[in-house]
Order: sequence, then C-alpha cells, then structure tokens
Amino acid sequence: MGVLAASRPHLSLLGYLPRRLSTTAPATSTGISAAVAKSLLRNEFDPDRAVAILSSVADSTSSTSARHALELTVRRLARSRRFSDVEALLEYRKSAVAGLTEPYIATVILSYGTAGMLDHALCTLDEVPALISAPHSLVSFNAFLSACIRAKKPNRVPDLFAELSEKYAITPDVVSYGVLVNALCLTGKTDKAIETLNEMVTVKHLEPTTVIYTTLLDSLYKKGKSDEAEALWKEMVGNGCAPDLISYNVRVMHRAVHGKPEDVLELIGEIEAAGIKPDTITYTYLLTCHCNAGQLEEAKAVYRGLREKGCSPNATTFKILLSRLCVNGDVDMGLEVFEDSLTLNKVPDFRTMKLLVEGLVKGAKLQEAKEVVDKVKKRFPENLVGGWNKLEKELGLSADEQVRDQLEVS
DNA sequence: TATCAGCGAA
Repeated sequence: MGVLAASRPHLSLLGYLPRRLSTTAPATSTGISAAVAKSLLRNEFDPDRAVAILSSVADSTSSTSARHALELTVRRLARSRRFSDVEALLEYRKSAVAGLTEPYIATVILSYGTAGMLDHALCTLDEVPALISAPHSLVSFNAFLSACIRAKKPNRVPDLFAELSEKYAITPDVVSYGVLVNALCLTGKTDKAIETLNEMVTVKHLEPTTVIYTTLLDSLYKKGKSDEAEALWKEMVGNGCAPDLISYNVRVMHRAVHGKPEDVLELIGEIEAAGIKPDTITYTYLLTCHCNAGQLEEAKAVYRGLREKGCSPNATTFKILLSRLCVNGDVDMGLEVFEDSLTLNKVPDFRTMKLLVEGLVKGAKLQEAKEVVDKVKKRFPENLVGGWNKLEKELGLSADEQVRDQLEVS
C-alpha cells in the first residue's frame, strides 16, 4: 500500500518531460552542456530540480557526461522512492530519442539497475533488437549483468549469465566474465570465482585481465586470505597483466588496515617506481593508517600535502580526517577542514558534522558552532535539516536559546 | 575513441 502511494507518478514530472522537449526553448536558454549539468546535479538533491536540469541538457545522448547526468538524476529519484518517475523518465528516453544507439540503451539498463528496478532492466534488454533494428551485442548484455550488481542482486548473475547468453546467442567476453567473477565474489563464493577465471582461460580461451585479477585480489584481502592474494598477484604479473593504480590501491587498502604507516609508504614508493601516480584514494588510505596509529600530525601533513601531489581531498578524506580531529579535540584544524569541504561541496555526513559542532560547543566556541550549523543547513535539502534543528536545541544553539542566554547574561 | 567489468564509503 505504502509502495503504491510512493510510486504513484508525480504529475508535474510526467507533464514536464514531453512539454519541455516539444516546446522551443526561450531565446535565453539554448540548453546547457552535459558537463555543466553533471556538476549542477552533483549538488542538487531535489529530484524535481534534478529532472529540470537534466531536461535542459542540449545534447542529451552522445557524450559520457550526458549519460552520467541521466544516472545521477535516476539516483536522486530512486532515493526518494519515486520509481514511477524513474520509469517515466527512462521509458521516455527510450521512445523519444532519435537515432537510439545500443550504448545509450545500455545506460538506460544500467540506470534501471541503479534504481533497483531489475525487471525493467530485463524488459529493456529484451527490447533491444526492436529498438535498434539489430541483434543484441555484448554491450547491452554486459550492461544488464552489471545492472544486477548495481541493483544489489549479484546472486542472480550466474543464472542469468547462462540463460541470457543462450537465449540471445551471445558469446560472453572478458567483460561479461569480469561481472560474473565480481558477482561470485560479492556473494562470498571466492573459490568459485577463481574457478570461473580459470575456466574462462582454459575452456573459453579468453585472456585474463588486470581488472578480473583485481576483483579477486580485493575479495581475497577482504576475506583475510592475504597469502592467497599475494600468490594471485604473482600469477597476475606472470600472466602479463600489469598492475595498475586500482590494483595497487587494493593492496594499499590491505596494508592500511593491517600494517603500519611505514608499510603503506613503502608500497607508495613501489607505485611511483612503477611509473604510476598515486591518487586521492591512495593518500586517503595513508591518512587513515596514520590516524589509526595515533599519528594525527602525520595525517594532517598528508592532508596538507595533497595539493602539491596534484590531488584534492574527497568526501571520504574529509569524513575520516574531520571525525578523527574532533575526537582528539583539535577543533581549530577541524574548522579549517570543514571550510575546505564546504568549498569543494563535499561536506561530511551528519554524524561527522555533529562531532565538530559538539566539539566547538565543548570548547566554548559557540559563535563558530552556530556558523557551522548555519552553513551546513544552507547546503542540505529541507528533509535533512530536521536533525540539525534538534541538535541546535540540545546544544543551546537555536535562536530562542541564544536570546535566553543573552537575557541571563545581562 | 569509447560504450559494457575492478579500489574508498555512502
């Protein structure tokens, strides 16, 4: 019942789509570029405004940015549980876009996966030959397998892999096997995943890839089987699959959790020696390792050194460093890090921000605490502000409380 | 030339 209510189409949206596209845009707005839409969407959490941004994209199909913009919009709608609107949006794209291509349909399939609507993804896959007047290729098949994983249903991949490749007479390639191996890893069947890789090589005569090895390495490390992982790393290199940054980062992750900062630094040295430039994820692991070893000054140094390494902090960097700073009572640096996150539009989650505000109040920095709350409230959509109002009351930061404080002082 | 696979954390 609740589901029905939640998934009832939003009338304004349904009306909006065709109208927007059939009406000539006013002279002032000739449409924005997909790249601009993408950056707007990244900071737009309101689903209706997201749809509005998306529909003003001039070139809505060809670029990767345009496809990414579509996926971001679907994610916003799905987060609001507006699945009928997701359907309206994606079905409209399928029907109204001239010169529909298989890569574009692949994006629709993946978007349905992101929204958890696997039945719709499967229907779309079925429609491919009718939509493009050509048989399926691996692109839509692989996109569908990947949609299963995005929909958090990796357990369905093995059966569908066999069933659909048979039904559509498709010969799976290394990408298909890559998704299959990942699905097996995600469902805890790492042994079966390794078996699958071996089958792929010996029976299907497909070359193994760095990507598939990386999937397996990650799974083995996360299961605590580091010896097996190290052996597989050697196998990967031996089979001519050169490790890239992501495979190194999987190792860095393991060392950051189980080793010392020196071990992580040593591995970073190896990465650089291989002619690869570590990225923000690499340095965030290093920073985390320093934090866990109680080396807060070193962690701060890593943070401050990011820019000269050509990296900029991401949401995870901010979250980890800020929470650790607050726990250690370093609210001054905490404020600095918060301001940076504001500048980059990557303000950490409520729990982390709560630590900063509480720390500031504890340190008698009421004015700063209030400013932080105001700035965060301004950035977040209405539906997330509730927690802040409650926290303000608890900490005595709300307007009423302040007036009372002032009265008490005078 | 890329589209369809792999790392953080939500």
